[in-house]
Amino acid sequence: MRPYTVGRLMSLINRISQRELAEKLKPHDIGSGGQHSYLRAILATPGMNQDKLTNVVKFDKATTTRCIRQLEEAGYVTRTVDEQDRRSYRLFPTERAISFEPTLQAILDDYNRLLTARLTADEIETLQALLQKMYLGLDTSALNLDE
Amino acid sequence: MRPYTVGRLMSLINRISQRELAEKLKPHDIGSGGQHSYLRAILATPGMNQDKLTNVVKFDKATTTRCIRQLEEAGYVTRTVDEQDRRSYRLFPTERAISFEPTLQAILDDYNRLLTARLTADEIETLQALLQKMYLGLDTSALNLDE
DNA sequence: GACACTTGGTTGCGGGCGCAACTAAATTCG
DNA sequence: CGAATTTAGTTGCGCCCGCAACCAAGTGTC
Repeated sequence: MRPYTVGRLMSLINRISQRELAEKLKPHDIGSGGQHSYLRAILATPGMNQDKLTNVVKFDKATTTRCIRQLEEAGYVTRTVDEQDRRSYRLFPTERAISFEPTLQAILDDYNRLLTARLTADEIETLQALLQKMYLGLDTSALNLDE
Repeated sequence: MRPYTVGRLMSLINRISQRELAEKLKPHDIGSGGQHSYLRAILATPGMNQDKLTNVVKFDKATTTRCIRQLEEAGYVTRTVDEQDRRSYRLFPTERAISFEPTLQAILDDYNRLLTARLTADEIETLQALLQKMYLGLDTSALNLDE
């Protein structure tokens, strides 16, 4: 029973668990990838433009365009041209998004609980701290963790 | 500076780091996804069929078909019909694969080292143990960890 | 031995995502 | 001011991957 490397484990866990999360989000018309990250970010700080948002969620700006479009089509987000800078769009949650927020939070909490079901509270804390450290080592632009 | 959840961290770390691994593998004609997992598995236990392999690497069997085809085209793997069961193919590493193995191992080691660059040896061990626990909690069919 | 059932593998389809090239609005600088 | 540069966002392209439907070879069961 040879243990996997850290990289392999992360990849495995991620791939398998993300699918379960996707299934829980699908009934709410939210796609399987980072879409929920975008929605949460917009709920947390309404009025951002896509560029800011891209930095927050750490995807590509092309991905942002597509995810936002889907969230818009699903009725979660509205885009209004920023009159101060007519290139950019300010993003706001709709009524649907606002009333959906608790459910979304519950789903994500559930997901994290499922993920760490076998760990004690202490272990989760340790794990989180270690992952955070890893993450900081990886992304040199990760100095603002205020999503 | 609000800390991320475990799920979010894993997703972030994975996405960002996998891209770096992909870049290191690309010069060797190995695709960005799980292709290297397949190659390693075939090197470790030559002669498996695709079904077994699928279970080992934990992808979908369709993905297996495609990854193996690419590895075959890149000259790393040969497929021979199993005369005992003419539906299945037995997979073997080529000369190229065998002579590439140390390099592959070095790349993967590098990758893991980069990933955990900020952690002490003890911390890595802890992390690995915790991830392993998570993984076992997730995948009920993960009883044979003998990739 | 013919029929249903299972099993190994392939293909079609669709979603997710990053990179690079592009458009249009803003900014800089002579 | 007008030309060059930067910046917000979009689109085209290609890779990765899972699901479901499919095909062909093997395994029953009668």
